[in-house]
Amino acid sequence: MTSVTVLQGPLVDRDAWSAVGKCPIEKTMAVIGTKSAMLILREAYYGTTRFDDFARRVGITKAATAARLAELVDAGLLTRQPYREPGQRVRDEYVLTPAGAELMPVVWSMFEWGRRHLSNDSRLRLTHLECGADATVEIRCAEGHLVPQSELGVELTRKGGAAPASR
Amino acid sequence: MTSVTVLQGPLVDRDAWSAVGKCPIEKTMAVIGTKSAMLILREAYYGTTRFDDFARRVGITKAATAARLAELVDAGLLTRQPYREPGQRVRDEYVLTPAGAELMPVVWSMFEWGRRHLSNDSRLRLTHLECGADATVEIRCAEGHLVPQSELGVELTRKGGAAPASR
DNA sequence: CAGTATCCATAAAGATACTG
DNA sequence: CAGTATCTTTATGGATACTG
Repeated sequence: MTSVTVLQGPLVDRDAWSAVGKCPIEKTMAVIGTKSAMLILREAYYGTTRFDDFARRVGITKAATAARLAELVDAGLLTRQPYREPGQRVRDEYVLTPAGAELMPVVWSMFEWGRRHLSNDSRLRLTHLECGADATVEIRCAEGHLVPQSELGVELTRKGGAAPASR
Repeated sequence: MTSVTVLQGPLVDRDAWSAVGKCPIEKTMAVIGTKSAMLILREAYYGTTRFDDFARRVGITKAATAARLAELVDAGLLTRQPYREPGQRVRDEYVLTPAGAELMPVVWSMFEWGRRHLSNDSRLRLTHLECGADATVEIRCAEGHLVPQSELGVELTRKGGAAPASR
């Protein structure tokens, strides 16, 4: 049987989200939830910083590039840094902020999943440059255990013992 | 030997993607790149399996729910499993396949990032149910090292010593 | 090189009503 | 409960032309 049921216990009062407001996943998707935003982020991880390079390598129009870059700057994932090529006017390049860099696990876990499930070629590898070993995105707890899906829980703690008020 | 294009710091022969075809990230985004698809996946991780529950908890219309569920089933992330409530006709419920469960790092790393950067409340925690410790999504190599962004490389190996043909 | 401005096509999703 | 059927709005993004 190929089906898997996850989260037997992780419970969570599912209708408590309304009290929490939009969940973090939803908020994150509002920032990087478009194809072009994700690919621009990928490019930034590859070291791309210039407008035209983003447009060409991602394969989108300049209009889309401008829109997406502006949103990512607004969201604090990229910042504009002035630079000047000799003989040229001052321009901006787009460099990752720490917050932007912290999204790497999102993009690389997509990379890994896509490579494993959607690609027939396995010529691409993530590696740890220091030791040369393969790198992977994984879920691990503070005790150092690798956490399989079935053992992953989500807790919704109520602030300082306030009344639950759940219906 | 298998020739390799590494991203130093991050970097790759950026125009080598054309030889590879669409990158795995792009392909993955084609499957789960919409807001509703991602949230439906989140719901599946919480244990939701029924049509109406998906629609209500994700907060989207039934039309969107039907479209997204069908796509996720097509893509092999969910399967339909017949079930029957006493006195009712047979219906299908949507359960995660192993491939669907393997996307957890994508969703949970969004969760973590959103909670850290976009939420003011920190009432939500990922935990390892077996030991109770906090769980996080991280990038680690086969040697067990935690891999910071600066030490993460992507290799593009060419198949079996064929001519590189790189321009 | 780094954009802006228009116009147009498609995709995603809400609202609402109806069905077995 | 589990959908289908319309209709409409908004988001996304392509094509193309123009600008400093």
